[in-house]
Amino acid sequence: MLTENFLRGRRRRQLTDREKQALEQAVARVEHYPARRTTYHRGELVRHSTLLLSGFMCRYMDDRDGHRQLVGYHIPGDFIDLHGFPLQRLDHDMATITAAEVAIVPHDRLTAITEELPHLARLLWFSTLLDAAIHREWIFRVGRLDAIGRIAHLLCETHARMAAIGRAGDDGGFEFPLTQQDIGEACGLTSVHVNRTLQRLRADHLIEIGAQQVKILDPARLARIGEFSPDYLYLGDALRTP
Amino acid sequence: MLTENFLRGRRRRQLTDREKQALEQAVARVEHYPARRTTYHRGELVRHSTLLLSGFMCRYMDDRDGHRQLVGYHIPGDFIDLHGFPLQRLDHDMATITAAEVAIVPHDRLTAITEELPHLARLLWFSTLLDAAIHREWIFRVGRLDAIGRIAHLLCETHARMAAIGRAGDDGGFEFPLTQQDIGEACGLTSVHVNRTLQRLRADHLIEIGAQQVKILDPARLARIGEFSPDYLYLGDALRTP
DNA sequence: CGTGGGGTTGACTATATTCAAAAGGCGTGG
DNA sequence: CCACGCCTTTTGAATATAGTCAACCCCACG
Repeated sequence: MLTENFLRGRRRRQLTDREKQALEQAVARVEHYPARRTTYHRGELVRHSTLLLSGFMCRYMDDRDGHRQLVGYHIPGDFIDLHGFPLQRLDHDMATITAAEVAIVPHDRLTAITEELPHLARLLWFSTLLDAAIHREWIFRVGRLDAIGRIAHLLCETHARMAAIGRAGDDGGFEFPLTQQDIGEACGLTSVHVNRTLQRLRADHLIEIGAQQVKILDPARLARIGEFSPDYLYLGDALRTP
Repeated sequence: MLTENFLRGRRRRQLTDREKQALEQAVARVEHYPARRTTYHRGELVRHSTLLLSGFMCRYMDDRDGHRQLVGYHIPGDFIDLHGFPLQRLDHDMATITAAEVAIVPHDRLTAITEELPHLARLLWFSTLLDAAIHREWIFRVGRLDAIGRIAHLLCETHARMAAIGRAGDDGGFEFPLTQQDIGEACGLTSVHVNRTLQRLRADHLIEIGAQQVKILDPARLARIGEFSPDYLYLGDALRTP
């Protein structure tokens, strides 16, 4: 089932069998991308959207000097560039972090869905607004938190999203393939400062990090440092405790 | 015409007469809010959305100490909390900056639109994704730019959006009711630092600011400082030069 | 076994914050 | 009409946080 992780774990957002089937049939093909490959360049005309099946991807914008700012981070189940369906062109680039597998959904099939299955259309709309809610939280993160708070927040968010798709262990561990450079690009920090801040988080026994893995040792304290509350992820009740 | 500014100035986003009429009829009533009033608190159930007719509003999130981060700034024509339609609850607060007039659109009428007028529904969807694109740009702004760049970017964006609804003069002047405290809350800076940074912008003959008004004296140079390119606003061709 | 990317460290610098106080502006009520 | 109070803007000095630059280590991989 290609779409098994789409909106998985979200509150009251179940798809009917008919809708699952329609979405499944809207998939034209599956593509594989290698790690660290830019898959979309800003401004290109978009004719299809991609549902991330496996692997990790991000969206980013480069500044004049080529310094990168991540504006989104995606895990399996995310309908990554569904924004391109109403927008036609995107304002940012997209790239893989790890090797990734994506389902390609042509826009004409999405148009058909908006005409024939309005409830499913509203769910697709919902999923794009979930991204918007995450964007707002990222603005808050880089605008109001200091380095340790920003990184704590990113880790809490990622853990909550991974848990929603059943990819976080009971021990607080989950796959996390971002380099310190990537973390810096997501949080508006240099990799040097990320390094020093991670050392503080480790020294305080809040996290273990390394080898593409993170383990959150003290979720409550980490959430407090990152001022993290998972409301904005619109998770199911079982998943909402921080 | 209550909806005259909705999607005004956007590229290829014209509403048909039938759609305009449907939107107009979806308005249940018009409400007036005083300045500096919080009109929505995070987490509340939303049963209607509001189209801003006149005045200026913002969305914000407070941190633990009550320090505020603006995550959005709204001018007339913005369908402010349309996000609440698919989301049902919002993750942030909304407030007026100035006195404001809003059109109230109940959600059941929006549901009807998604069922009867799929093209209009896609335009509504589009308008929420425009917000998302602006969110991404704000992440970039606070994540990658320094103080002078952030403020320059905010002013360029506001000018472009005001121009799209015919509210910017040929001389680069437009209404701008944010205090220096507000600017700081939008840019992740303290009001003290905003003050000093505005003085630099003034001293460099880039802007005039004061009395609820801004005039951009050197648009090209200001855009360069703020690394501003208006692509993400999806404006009509006439409005896209920086 | 060499190469390169990611991680780590140190010294120095730049940018923005904090705290405190004063000056300016505007509306309200006496 | 003026005084008052409050909010906004401005200024200064001291401090904190994060960036810069440069070097080195380590391990995985070819």
